Amino acid sequence: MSPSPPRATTDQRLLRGARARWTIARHGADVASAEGLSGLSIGRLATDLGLSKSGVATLFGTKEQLQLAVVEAARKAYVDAVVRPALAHPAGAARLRALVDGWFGYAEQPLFPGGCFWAANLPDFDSRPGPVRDALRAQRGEWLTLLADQIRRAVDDTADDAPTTGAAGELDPELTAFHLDAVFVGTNTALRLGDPNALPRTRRIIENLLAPIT
Amino acid sequence: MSPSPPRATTDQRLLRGARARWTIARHGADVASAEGLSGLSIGRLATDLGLSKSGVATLFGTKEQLQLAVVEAARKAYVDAVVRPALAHPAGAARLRALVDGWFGYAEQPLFPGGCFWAANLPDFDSRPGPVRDALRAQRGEWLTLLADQIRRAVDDTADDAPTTGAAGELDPELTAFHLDAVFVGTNTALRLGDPNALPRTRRIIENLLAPIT
DNA sequence: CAACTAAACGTACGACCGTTCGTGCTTTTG
DNA sequence: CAAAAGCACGAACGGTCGTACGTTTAGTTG
Repeated sequence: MSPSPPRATTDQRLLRGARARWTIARHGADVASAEGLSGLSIGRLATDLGLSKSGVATLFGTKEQLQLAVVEAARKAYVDAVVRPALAHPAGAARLRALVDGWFGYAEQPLFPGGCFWAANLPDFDSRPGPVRDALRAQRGEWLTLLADQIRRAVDDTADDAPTTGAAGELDPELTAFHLDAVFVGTNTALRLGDPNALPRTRRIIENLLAPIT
Repeated sequence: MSPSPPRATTDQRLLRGARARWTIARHGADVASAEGLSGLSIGRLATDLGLSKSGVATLFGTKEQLQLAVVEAARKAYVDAVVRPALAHPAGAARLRALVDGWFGYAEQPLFPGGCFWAANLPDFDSRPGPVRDALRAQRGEWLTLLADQIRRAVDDTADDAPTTGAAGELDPELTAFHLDAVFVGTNTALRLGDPNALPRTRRIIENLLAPIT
């Protein structure tokens, strides 16, 4: 009676297609980090990967669907590189610290050659209504929620230790998550522009910002 | 003996050209704030303004020179709207406060329809070496220097009032200017994405950030 | 007045864009 | 084994891009 769960298909045609789509989308994320999602072109991706333009076009159908696939590929890559390792640490201050450290690694040894994918593409699409903007906004929301959850947990833990005197209560989780992310994005821009002080400067800012809960 | 200073020409042909270049570049800044400098097209600007494509092309010669003119037009508009009014206040905390207030006005009642011109275009060009990137980077540097100078002055003034006990000495001017700008840019993104809490949230952050010198 | 300059235009060029169509080829399905 | 499905391709389409050339018109300069 129960409908079979969405099983992983063994159809080698579909597997081949999925593999190709992933390769193309992942490379598209690299390109888009440097030149923007709107600057992406099907022909460019095809020649980069030694494929035919029409082959790439058929796999995605539409440029917008290609862009959506690229956005999703970027998300997966970021989760693998930064988020998943941090989930090994206990929720709260420790996981938050792991996320921050992970982000520094992400910025120092760029996962995408053009730097942060979202710092590059949110400004590109934040004034263009449509599915791509919606997807990017949703991903940003997930990231901010992830940060805010860890901050909230860390604040609660700190309050337990010193119920009445802690300054941690001053930290609004949602506000601090936004604040943290803004500093990250600004750091990415400074790095892109060749500012050698970008990383140590940001370390100081963030240490100060999170001092009440660490 | 002294070479005549660069007099303002009265040649009406040149005046006409300069006027046309300004009109086009200023409109280009509006377009670029929403769709990016790289998305700008000569034909688009021409039809927007009821001109011929070749006319626009001849006035600027090259797309890159058009982009540089647009960047300069954006700068002038921003100086008129935000910087110059603040210069009426005395250097230091007062001028800094005026700059912050001016920026809130700039964000609340957008000078450019796509939001902050630099928040939109620095990420677009920060990975593309060339004159346009250089110009944008230089403008960002001027802005950060302007902020840092006011912070430094405010810190010095505060230190005079309470030579030994002030917490204002903790504020590194350069670092705080970067910090302030990062929050501005993050706020612009949040506004663009329709976050209704963006402005009050940022007001809280900045009040807190500048508390030691106000 | 004649020579010159700059703005503005129409036209045309080659390059690239996204998309569509028709065609092989491999793999799965009935 | 035949039919269907999905990937990959070459070719071609209409459209836009940046740029270049030649011409006309308005304004300046000798």
